Amino acid sequence: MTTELSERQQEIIEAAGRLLTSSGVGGLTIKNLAKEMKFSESAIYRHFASKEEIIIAMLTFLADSIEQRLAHIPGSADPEAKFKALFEEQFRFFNSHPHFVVAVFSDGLMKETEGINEAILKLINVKMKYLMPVIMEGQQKGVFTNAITTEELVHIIMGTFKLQMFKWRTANFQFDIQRNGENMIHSVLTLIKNKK
Amino acid sequence: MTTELSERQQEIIEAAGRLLTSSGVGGLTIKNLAKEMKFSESAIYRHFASKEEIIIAMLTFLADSIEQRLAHIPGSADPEAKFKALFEEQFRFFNSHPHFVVAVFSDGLMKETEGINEAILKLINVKMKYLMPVIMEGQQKGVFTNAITTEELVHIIMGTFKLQMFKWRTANFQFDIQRNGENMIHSVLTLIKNKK
DNA sequence: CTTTGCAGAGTGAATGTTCACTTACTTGAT
DNA sequence: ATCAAGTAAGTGAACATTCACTCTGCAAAG
Repeated sequence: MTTELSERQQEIIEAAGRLLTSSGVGGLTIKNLAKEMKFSESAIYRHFASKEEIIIAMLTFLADSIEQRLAHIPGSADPEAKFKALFEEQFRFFNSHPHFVVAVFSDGLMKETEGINEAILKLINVKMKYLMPVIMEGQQKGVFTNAITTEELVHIIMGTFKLQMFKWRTANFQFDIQRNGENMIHSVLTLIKNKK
Repeated sequence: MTTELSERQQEIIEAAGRLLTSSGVGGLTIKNLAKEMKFSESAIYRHFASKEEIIIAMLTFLADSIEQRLAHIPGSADPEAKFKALFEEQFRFFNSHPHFVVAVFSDGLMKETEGINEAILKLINVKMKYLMPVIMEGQQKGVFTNAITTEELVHIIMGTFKLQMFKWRTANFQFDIQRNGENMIHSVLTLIKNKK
């Protein structure tokens, strides 16, 4: 359900992303959004019915972008290579769209409404959809450990990733997330790989 | 710096915790706090100078409580036992004070001020202060893996813990955190322990 | 080719609500 | 009589949203 977005709508959700980066959740107001767009507050409502719709559009756009990128990771490679590619792709994405990191945590983005929670859930599921089978395949082929379940492995990996993003964000995006991410991938792999 | 809190002040920060649980960051308003206390809004200000002070008091109280509990984990036991005790204690604490889980994420609790950030930092450091040496000792004694650095191990462990808490909270505290926590501890230990 | 009319995209001013916080007053216990 | 702890009734600021309106480009009708 990739809802079509007009040019202006795209500009607005990009501006919203920039605001999130520069001034956090509290900075994402219609007033600031209008200022960022260099037009009046009321003009926003020519393009979106409500602030909620803007946030949902942003989250949906984010999910679609990530999905699109993850979708064409070759299915032929071995699990370890796929694992690496999966996370490298994500670190690359957030490196070029740092504002969306705030949305990843997206806790208290707004008074949590039905629609927003749904959009967040979709976002999490996109990641799961691609990570889960890679881990399972790796376990079946004996390259990843079978000492704990797939779910437990995924939990640990996702937690590690989320914390990495959290640190990057609270450090105001000052360090190189692709380099640090590379290290994270390496240490996680070291931990979950079966010893030869 | 365990600032003395009056009885009323304690009641207020507990009410604040309850509000956080039931209605999230956005629900923590002076109006709601007053209603929860069966008070007028202005009465709050007899006990705290500002909302910021309430939040700081809450975070400080939280840090102190955790510190107190973690402090008397026997230093004699082996690293694995200490690791277990450390997390069991935390799961036990949050099980009896579920409202404070929200504060663990403590992101966007309020327009981030100097004092609040400081209190959050202190909270993170309490955990670090007790976890770090346990991991290091375990590595030195060869019971935990040396394949990756202490920092990387701690990162993975903390990320896993945080995500566990996040899941508990978004599940509205419906599942048994002590039981699930036990499983989490077990699978993390399985992963980080050296094979015999 | 000009006129008519309409739609898309903008405006400033105002709406009602909620927020943290203040002021002036009251009460009951020591 | 003092004073800690309460109250009612406000304040101004910020918020999302709505209102009546203007401007501009375009397409059909005369």
